[in-house]
Amino acid sequence: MSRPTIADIAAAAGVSKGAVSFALNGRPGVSEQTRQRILRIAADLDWHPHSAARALSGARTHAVGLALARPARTLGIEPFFTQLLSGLQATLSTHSVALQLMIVEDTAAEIATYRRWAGEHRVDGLVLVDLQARDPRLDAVEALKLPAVIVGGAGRVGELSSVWVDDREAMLSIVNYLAALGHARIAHVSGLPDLQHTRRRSRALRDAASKLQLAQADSLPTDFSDAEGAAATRAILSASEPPTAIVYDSDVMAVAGLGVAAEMGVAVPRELSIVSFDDSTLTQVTHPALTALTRDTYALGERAATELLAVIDGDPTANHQFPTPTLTVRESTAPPTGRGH
Amino acid sequence: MSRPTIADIAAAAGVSKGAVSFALNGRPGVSEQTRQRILRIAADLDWHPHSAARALSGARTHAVGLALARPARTLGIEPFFTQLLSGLQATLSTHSVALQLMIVEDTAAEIATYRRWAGEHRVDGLVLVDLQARDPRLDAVEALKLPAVIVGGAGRVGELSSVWVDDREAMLSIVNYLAALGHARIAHVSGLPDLQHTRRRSRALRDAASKLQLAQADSLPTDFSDAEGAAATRAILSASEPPTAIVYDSDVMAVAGLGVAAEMGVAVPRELSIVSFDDSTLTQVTHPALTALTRDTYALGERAATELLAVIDGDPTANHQFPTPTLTVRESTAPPTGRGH
DNA sequence: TGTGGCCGCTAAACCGGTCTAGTGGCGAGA
DNA sequence: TCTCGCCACTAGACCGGTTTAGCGGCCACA
Repeated sequence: MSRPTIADIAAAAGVSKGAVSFALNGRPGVSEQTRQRILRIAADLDWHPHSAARALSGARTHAVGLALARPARTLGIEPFFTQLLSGLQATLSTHSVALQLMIVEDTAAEIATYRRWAGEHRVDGLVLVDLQARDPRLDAVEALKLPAVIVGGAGRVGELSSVWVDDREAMLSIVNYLAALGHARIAHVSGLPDLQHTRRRSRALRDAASKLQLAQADSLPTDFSDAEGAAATRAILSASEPPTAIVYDSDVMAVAGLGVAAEMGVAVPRELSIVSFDDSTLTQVTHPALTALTRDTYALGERAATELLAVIDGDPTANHQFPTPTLTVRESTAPPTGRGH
Repeated sequence: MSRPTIADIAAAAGVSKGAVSFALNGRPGVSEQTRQRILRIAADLDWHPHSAARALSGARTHAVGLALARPARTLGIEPFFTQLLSGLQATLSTHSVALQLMIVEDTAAEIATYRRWAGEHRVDGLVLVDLQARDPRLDAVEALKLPAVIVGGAGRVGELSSVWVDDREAMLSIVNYLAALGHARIAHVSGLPDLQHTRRRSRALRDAASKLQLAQADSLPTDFSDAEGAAATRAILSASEPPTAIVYDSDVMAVAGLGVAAEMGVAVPRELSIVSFDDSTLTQVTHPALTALTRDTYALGERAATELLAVIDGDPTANHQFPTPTLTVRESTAPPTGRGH
């Protein structure tokens, strides 16, 4: 037979379909002896439950969805998503839950995707990333009544669960370190200005600047691309009194910035210190290697998956903070000596 | 009502379920007038087909699967997968086909995943990447009778479709260019030795070397990681008579190699030319920017998806060659001048 | 001896679609 | 007028599971 069904198993075992279902799902209703016999037969026939049939009766699809609203280009070399994906996978697959992936152009398309997934009963839950300042997805997802977990979004975010890191503390740790080295003019090449974590980081920098009485502490928003990262760096280094340190919101932009410094003859770290807000092999491969904030994105993915599965199982939503990333000091930071010295 | 079904539509329209099904699927069996009325009502009720119900009757799941047998770490910053994913997505989503993603540890786990997907009827087809020399997945997938498309695997590969680029021609174009510049000692830092394309590239280099009578043309296999790429570069540059050009199988390794050259005081491109077999923003961000083979991985993904959908629709399998990548010359290649000169 | 409860199981409804066999009505051709 | 064919549609089986109502048998207890 091409594909065994529980009816085949029932026939082989001389019992009813119902008994087979009970046995295979570990529910009461059959004797231990019968259960073992049924399990043996199922294994012999190489039976697997038909996911559609199961989903049609029970409410569960055993799949969760992740939609990314980023054009393909900017997804590029960011290791964040692959790391996050791997972490999500690792946990989901141990629970036999599949991951549906969708890459869309913008937030509107992302919401449309969620609508369709909900309407078609394709997923049991959602993973949301790149939380925006007033994120329209939150209301949309809540309206769909789909369990969801927000990755990276901090604090109170409606009735959805979240797993996040403290971007403010992270930025403060960078600024404090740079200030301790003697830097008083610090620039910040940030990501998309609408993202919640971009705002938090920029605000933290401003706050630290006034507290530490830094002479300069500006944030320049970009679209996270290497091109804009490079352009921002050129603008910054062309100023009459350029900063002695630059903090980049992503490692790709930090590497691009390092390239611009080389191109403009600015020595790193002697004349300019560079810090990346994100870490990956990328930062270790350059010369000099970049000082960067190290966080465990893989573990973040695992945690997010665990949280999502819990919410799907009916657990109350939770707001889970992840350890603040720590600064890994490499070769791109040093006390400022300046060209003028 | 919580979720409209075709029975609700049928009741509202005063027709039978069958008529509704015909109307919604654009099949004959209802008058144009009735069809329009039914479509109106379906739209009003915000009806979406229940994917599980549809999959249970019809044979189609409207989902395809992609399993990656790579540990999370090596997935890292390779832009290849995100680009490929984006391309696959773009085409799949226009056909309302979902993509199931699975990241597993090794080939055995990958095959097990395919078995499970097939058994559970979770996917209509598969995308296979990283074709190996004698790939056990081919037999396994053929045995499962699942439509599949092989990405990157060349030539005759059993009864499965494939979409591939000519790695041999690509390597030859690099070697010819380097030889034309005057390089006679070329090293090749390659990827995993079991991968089919690694072998093709290494063989092409050997063939070109004997044809062009190069003094040196060795391939050093690595695991694609930046660490092994850096280590291989150190070994190569430490030789008594080091090569004047190095070809790297991935951009990550090329960047790592560039870092090692800087660390060892070897000037690029004056003393050493560097070519990357793969291109991405990464190669443009370094200083000097890297000469690299440019291929359109996104388009490759689109093509693979198109091919897979065709095979799922019953089209005969096809072997589709993609344009050979072209060399984008940047700042990392120049005629050899050598330290000894 | 009656009865109440539990165990182990069966039969059948059900989920929401697809698809096939069949049916009534109508027009055309003999 | 009869028959044939076609059109538009209906009724209901079906996909492969889950789940519920119910049933016979056995044991415990009064």
